[in-house]
Amino acid sequence: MKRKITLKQIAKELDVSISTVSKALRNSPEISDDTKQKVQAFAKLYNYRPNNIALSLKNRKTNTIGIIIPEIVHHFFSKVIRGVETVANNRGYNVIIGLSNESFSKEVINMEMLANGSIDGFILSISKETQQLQDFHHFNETMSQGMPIVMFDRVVSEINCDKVIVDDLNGAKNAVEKLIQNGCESIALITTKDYVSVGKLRTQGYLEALQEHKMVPKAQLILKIDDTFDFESHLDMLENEIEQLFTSNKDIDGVFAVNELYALSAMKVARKLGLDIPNDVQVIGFTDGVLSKHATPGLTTVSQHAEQMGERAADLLIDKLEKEYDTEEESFQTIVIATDLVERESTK
Amino acid sequence: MKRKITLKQIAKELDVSISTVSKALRNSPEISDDTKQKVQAFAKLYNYRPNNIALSLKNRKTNTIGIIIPEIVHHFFSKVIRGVETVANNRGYNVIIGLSNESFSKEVINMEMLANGSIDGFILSISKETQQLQDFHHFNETMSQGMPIVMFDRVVSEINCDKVIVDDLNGAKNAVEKLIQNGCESIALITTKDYVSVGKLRTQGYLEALQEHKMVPKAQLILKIDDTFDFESHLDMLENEIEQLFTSNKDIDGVFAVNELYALSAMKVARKLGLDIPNDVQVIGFTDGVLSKHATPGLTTVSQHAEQMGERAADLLIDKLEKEYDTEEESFQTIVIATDLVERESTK
DNA sequence: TTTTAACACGAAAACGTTTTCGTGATTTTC
DNA sequence: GAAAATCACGAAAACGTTTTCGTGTTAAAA
Repeated sequence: MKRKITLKQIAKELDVSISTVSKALRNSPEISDDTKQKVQAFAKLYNYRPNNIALSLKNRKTNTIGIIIPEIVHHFFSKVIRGVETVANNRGYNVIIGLSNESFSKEVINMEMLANGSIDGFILSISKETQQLQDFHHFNETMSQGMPIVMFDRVVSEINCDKVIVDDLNGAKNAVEKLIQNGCESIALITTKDYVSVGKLRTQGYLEALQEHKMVPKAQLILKIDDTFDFESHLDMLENEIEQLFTSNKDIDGVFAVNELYALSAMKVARKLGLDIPNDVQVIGFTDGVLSKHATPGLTTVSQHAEQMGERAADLLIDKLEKEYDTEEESFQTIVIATDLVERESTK
Repeated sequence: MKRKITLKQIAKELDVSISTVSKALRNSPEISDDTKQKVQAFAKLYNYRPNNIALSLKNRKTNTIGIIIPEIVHHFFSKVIRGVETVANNRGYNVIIGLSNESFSKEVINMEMLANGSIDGFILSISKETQQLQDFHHFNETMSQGMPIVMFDRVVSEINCDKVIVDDLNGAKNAVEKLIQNGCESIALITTKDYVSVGKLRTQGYLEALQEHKMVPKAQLILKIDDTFDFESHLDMLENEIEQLFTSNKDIDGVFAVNELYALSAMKVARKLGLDIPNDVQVIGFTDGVLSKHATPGLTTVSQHAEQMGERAADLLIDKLEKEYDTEEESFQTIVIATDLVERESTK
């Protein structure tokens, strides 16, 4: 169990100074060819690699970016990570992850841990609890220490930083318009409580689509789910709520749901009530995840291009990290990723 | 944009030495109460936190563990990461991820990058390509440098290290026995080519179950899929193969598939051929992912307890990292995680 | 009053790099 | 043959910590 070899050891072994070894390995013209060859051969033999930590300390740059997300067992977030990872690795960066588990305090603690030198910048999506509490001091503190932040998907207007967001409003609007064009006249919306920014925007898209087609939104067609519950383990509660929606509104012929799970549950409930999809009810969801694709019937859904979001976020962050100090005035941009409607069998 | 404050700056500001500041903050008895209070108050005011990189360099310990997995957009691996993350954070470690994308060279490069000081040890699952190539030198090299490795799920017997594996054989066996008990007499197997270690073991479990019940395995009932294709984007090819299996074996009344996707595809094809699930054909899959739960009918499946695997792996690694040097002789253990059969509507 | 002990603090090394600057030896130039 | 230039290398600082070992000052013991 030999330790990794260091410059010092090579220097000692070859009876030269540490500086000489370092320079020889970096092919400095200061060093004679003789010495270079000797050193390089030795280094290769012992498989020398510079110690990253020492480099980070010296350069005050870790070449690592930190991702903070609310949850990793989630198709959307995994895809974003993958996008970040691709770009980061191509540009010579590592990725370190922290999970907030939708908790404010875990988000804060995780950020504090990573901010103490471990990383050069953050890519993050805000936890639900943070969105509720509206406490954003940790973001401001991090940024005031010169550590850039890029937010994605769940962003917050109070913080001035680079952002990558989905065009939730238009994504939802297009989906609902599709239902209208397909002949739906009584379109239900299954969404979340308003503090979830994306839920709010998608709700707004639903309303705008109706208005533009002179349709009057009815309150009893809008179901706002309290998603602080973990519905993965309480599916029945979710389904009960949806069943109530259907039974008290027999005329529903279209459903727009703000995520996959709600959409799938709606399909399940509809089938249970003897309704055929898509002939009696057409359904569109949000997020083109694995559930939509493999559902039966396949779920028509709004694709967010999660991987692309990760890529853009990573590029944004690394650009900022590597930008020279020439322009001192900070400028932040918000990238809006357009959505696509992926049509499957749950619509006509 | 002020930089993070350092000991040196505090020392200068308070006109004491760096050593004094350091000791004061760690409550050393060497320092007078007066000075301690002064220093601690100042540090708190400026929100001082020790620089992790400097600590890592000094202690030759990063308190970070590296995970290398083939793919992150995958329910099983995400769950493992979550398990690792939970334990790691509780025990004061960070988690850094690398994706091999099922590629040998990316696995090697990723490991080399992280091994140069960034992390204290690895938790990994081997890429398919590595399994095919049977080239494991990078694992040996890493370990010979004193960096411990814990492998999970896709392990390899040639390497001596801690391992956490699923009891694939018995998981599969139990599943097939369930089908037999439920009255199935012609049970098909949908599996992968043999170089995927877990596929091989699950196939073996299938065979053993049949043998123990005096049933003769028939070659034409076993479908070995070449999973170097990305079936997420070529679902139709997969479904064609399965359809052939059904049409040339009209008597199939049970299907055991070694993953969720194969199982779902089998259900889809069966339904298309007019077969009722579970009355005409019963289906069991492997991996209790999101697909099984939300499929219609719900898929009976073998649960691997991915999160628990991650937790055990993390504990194993950190135990090794923190073990005193007392017992010099290395000892490695293999933890076998038992599976559960989660019964849903795809079986009687 | 002298010796010893306790106290409170600082200097310096170490972790592994890179880089600036200096310097002795050789070579070139006039 | 003296001055200048080139060459090849080493010493040391710096990044931010922690920790060991001194050391000067004061208080207690003789």
